[in-house]
Amino acid sequence: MTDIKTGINPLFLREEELRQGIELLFFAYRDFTSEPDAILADYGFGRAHHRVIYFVGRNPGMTVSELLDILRITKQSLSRVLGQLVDEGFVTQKPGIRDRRQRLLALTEKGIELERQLTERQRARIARAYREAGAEAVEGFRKVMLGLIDEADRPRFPLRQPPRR
Amino acid sequence: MTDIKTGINPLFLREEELRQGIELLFFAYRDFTSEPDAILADYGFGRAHHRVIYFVGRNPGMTVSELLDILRITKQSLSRVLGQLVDEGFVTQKPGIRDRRQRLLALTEKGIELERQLTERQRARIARAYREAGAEAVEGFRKVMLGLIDEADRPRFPLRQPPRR
DNA sequence: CATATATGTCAATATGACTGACATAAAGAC
DNA sequence: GTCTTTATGTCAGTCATATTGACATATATG
Repeated sequence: MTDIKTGINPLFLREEELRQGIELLFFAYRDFTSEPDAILADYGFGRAHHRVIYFVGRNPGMTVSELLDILRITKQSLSRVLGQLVDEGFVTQKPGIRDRRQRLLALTEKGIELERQLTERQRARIARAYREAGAEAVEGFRKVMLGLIDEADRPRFPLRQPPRR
Repeated sequence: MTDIKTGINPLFLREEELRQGIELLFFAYRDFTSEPDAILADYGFGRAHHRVIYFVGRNPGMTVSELLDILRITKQSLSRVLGQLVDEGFVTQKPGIRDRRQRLLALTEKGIELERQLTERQRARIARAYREAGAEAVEGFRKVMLGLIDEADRPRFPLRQPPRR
């Protein structure tokens, strides 16, 4: 049970290592969302609005179904949040061309501006962490994070192809 | 704007890299919490109960203030969740010896069992991701995650504190 | 034409968060 | 020994976000 050389129980180390992983996720996510949350409060919005704005901004022209699939909430839950964003002029809906039942979602100028403002803080936080940790650590971070995601969802990455020049 | 050799805009790459970081956090956290959430539903509990059970289990004898400081919620919010857990016999409270105003928190046997059941899934998920990514990647993951946490909170790691009182 | 799909909506409910005000017991300061 | 602060709890009201279930509408597809 106890390593003769180090006097340390290797199973305990492993347990401790895994619990640190759990805690890193909790604290990183807690702090990662706290800055945008404060900005959203000024607009009377919550985190759910941020998620919608983020993914619509990231994927202009996406359908409601695609958004539901990413967020993993019910359409009734999405409905109110999305409705507010449309009513207040942050998001537009237009019928699909191939399939006119679809409502293709996109950000308005106002929506783009809010998205920029919200994501800026998170981008800055990640940029700082990446810079301080170094390129090699970033590679490791990506590998582990990808491994934490359900296998079925992994092909989603990268979410978007860089435009060709 | 465009690199002559690669034909790729380096600013775009950086933007893309940062957005992937944002998304990795979102998806990893979403999937990381989904399994325990399903178990909690059987008990009529939510994610807030899990957080309390986790941190009390991790830090037996902790005070209510310490827990509030970790969770960053109001005492009124904690009150109901903690009260339920005490009422239903998952958590015990006993007065501090040095300071009898304190209610030192700990898990009962039943609480330990539920904590084990909940955390097991998350531990397994992390163990799998660590194993697949390799030791070096894990080091990088830890560095980046720590960098994402507010500087003031970082001394919290590693979390295990010397037993007080 | 019949069925399936994409989306929306109404209603009821639950969880978990908030602010603000007030209460109590105990500790610490003077 | 009083005075003040701290640790905790509680009451009351509110809000954001999620749920399930049922039903509606428009459009696509076989």
